[in-house]
Amino acid sequence: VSPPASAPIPPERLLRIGEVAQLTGTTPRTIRYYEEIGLLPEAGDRGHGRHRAYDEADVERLREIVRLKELLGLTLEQLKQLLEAEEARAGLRREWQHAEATEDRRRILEESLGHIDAQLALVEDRRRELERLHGELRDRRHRVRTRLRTLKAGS
Amino acid sequence: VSPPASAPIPPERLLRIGEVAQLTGTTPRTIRYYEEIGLLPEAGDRGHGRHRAYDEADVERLREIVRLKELLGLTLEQLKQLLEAEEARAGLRREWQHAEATEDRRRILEESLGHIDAQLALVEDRRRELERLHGELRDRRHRVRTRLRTLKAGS
DNA sequence: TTGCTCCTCACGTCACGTGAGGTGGC
DNA sequence: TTGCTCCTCACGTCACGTGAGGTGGC
Repeated sequence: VSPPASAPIPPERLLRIGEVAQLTGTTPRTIRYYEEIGLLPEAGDRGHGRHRAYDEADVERLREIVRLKELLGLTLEQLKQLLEAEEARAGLRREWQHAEATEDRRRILEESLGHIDAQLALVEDRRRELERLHGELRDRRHRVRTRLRTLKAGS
Repeated sequence: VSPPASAPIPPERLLRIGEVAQLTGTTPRTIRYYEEIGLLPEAGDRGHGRHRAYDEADVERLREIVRLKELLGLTLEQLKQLLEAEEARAGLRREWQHAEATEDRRRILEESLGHIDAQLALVEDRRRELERLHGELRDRRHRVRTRLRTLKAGS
């Protein structure tokens, strides 16, 4: 059976490691290193010396990793644990989609909630600190501008 | 001549490296390393093996370094250049306080302004990215909460 | 004087950068 | 077939962590 003509499956263009690096603002070396430590899955089943291949989902996953690392300052070990926990919950959710006891499903959802709230707390901490830095810089700019004006008025 | 009794000079309590580390959320090793690469001035003139001594101004300087490093993700080399440029301008400003041509003083002030604006741009970039991450996390939390409610309603 | 913190090497680690020499795929 | 990008070691680097062995100051 072929797929319905009304919904043509997009060609799912495969990307090479250099393209993925550009799209995510990283380098091939970084991507290989993340694979090496198990932060990214092994890209395509390939023999020794064969090229890695990626799709859009891989790019999205890497973008998320880079963002959490840079914005929240997490180590790769923390990132790994975070992603593994998320993966585990997603897996359980798929299994129990329509079948299991609502009690178990509720527990999973509540775990997710706690997890999201923990990340939100980190984000809000950072935001507060950034806000303070921003305020101080604005003050300094104001003082310098005032001195510039008095300088021009006095000349 | 002794200082006036009406304005007693505070004892300017000297701090040891461990205290400074605690106050700034770093470690003694980090502080020694920053001194080693020239990011911090050598703490007190001391012979080989003698203890380093710090004051409140040193603590403030280190706090600023840590903050810029963590919030903006700058390397120590970038921090060093940033602080050196700032130091140079402050030095010139002190020298020319009342004496030099207003043209020169204006140039220094305008350099400061450009510098502050560059830092502000970095801060606002980060803030925008943090805002996006925050929004996405809030959306995910909302979806999980909705599913929790429907779960409870259906049971 | 006894503890504690400090000192200086110096090797280890995390997260990659940077070649060296070689093979894969449009 | 020619380039280009990719491949796998493997050593280098940045920003510290972690002892080892020893001395300083309240």
